Amino acid sequence: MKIKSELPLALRTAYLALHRQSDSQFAPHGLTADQFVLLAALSRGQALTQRELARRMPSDPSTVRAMLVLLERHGLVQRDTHPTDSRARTVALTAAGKRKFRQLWTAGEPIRAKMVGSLQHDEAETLVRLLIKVAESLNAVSVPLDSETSNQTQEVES
Amino acid sequence: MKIKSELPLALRTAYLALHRQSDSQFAPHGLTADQFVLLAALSRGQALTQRELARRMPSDPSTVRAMLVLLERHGLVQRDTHPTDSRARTVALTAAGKRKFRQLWTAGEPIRAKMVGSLQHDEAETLVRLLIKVAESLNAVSVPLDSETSNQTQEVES
DNA sequence: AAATACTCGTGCGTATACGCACGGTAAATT
DNA sequence: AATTTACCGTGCGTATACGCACGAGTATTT
Repeated sequence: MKIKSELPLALRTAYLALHRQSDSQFAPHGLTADQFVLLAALSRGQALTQRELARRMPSDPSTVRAMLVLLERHGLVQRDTHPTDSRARTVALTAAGKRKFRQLWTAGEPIRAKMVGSLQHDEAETLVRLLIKVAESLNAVSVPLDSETSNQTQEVES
Repeated sequence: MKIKSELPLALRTAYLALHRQSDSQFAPHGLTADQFVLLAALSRGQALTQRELARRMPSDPSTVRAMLVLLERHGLVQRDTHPTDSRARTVALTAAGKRKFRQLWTAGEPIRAKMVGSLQHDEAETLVRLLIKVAESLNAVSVPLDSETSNQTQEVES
């Protein structure tokens, strides 16, 4: 099955192309593509904990922390201690952060238009649906390390 | 158009899921997901220059160089000076490199099976086709910084 | 042949991506 | 209440990803 072996590279190629284009488009604004993803996640759910933010990116908690340190230094986000859980910290956009995010949203529009523009309307929907499906199947369970265990695939989730 | 704004995140999510799974699957073998991509590219075209190799990954020449330094140290690849162009260097898998690649190919099979397994047969083909389409449209020409260009990029609000 | 333009690899700096381990705190168990 | 367990953020180490600039070599033009 050729398709099976081509899918990973196709996915990689498309993602890296998106990432590069975004980086170059956002660079004049002083931000990276990933920082934009973080700001976007924050703009839709204020007062998130760092872990919850990481889950939504999705990204690693320790990566998110490094990004937050930078963004906080630039005055785009603010971190406060969680009201009830003293371990956690809540993260929120500052006024400057919200402004910057709107700026980048506009700056990124040509890229989004380009991606979707080459597709039929239903193709775009199909693509998103299949990508989500693939991501879910990958995140589902752990791949058995070698042999055996056949199909013990359990479904968590509902 | 909601789809347009969801596509980038869906693409990111799927790719990172693949990358994480691959990394964890290859870790016992002492290699990373990206190193596997490099070995795969080499296994299908020997005696590539570093730039050509980078083009096929696809990746950045300076990134590829760093990876080659590591892989060469591990004895998986070999770099020689190009026969006719003294600026360039040709890269090839060593015997150990070929062996390692076959090992990883097998180790990665469950991941590929998982990705494709959640899809209908025609869906997998569609997905690959659409990913390639998106990547091409992103790589084609640079996005104008602000002017219009009028082709067919219509403005759509979020 | 000489000057110019282009290309290859390298080195450097910054930002991600992630695993792992540690200290502190909350939640669950006894 | 005391203990165990689970979870949050942090710090550290390694590997990518990419831009940029430099030196050396090749190709093109004059």
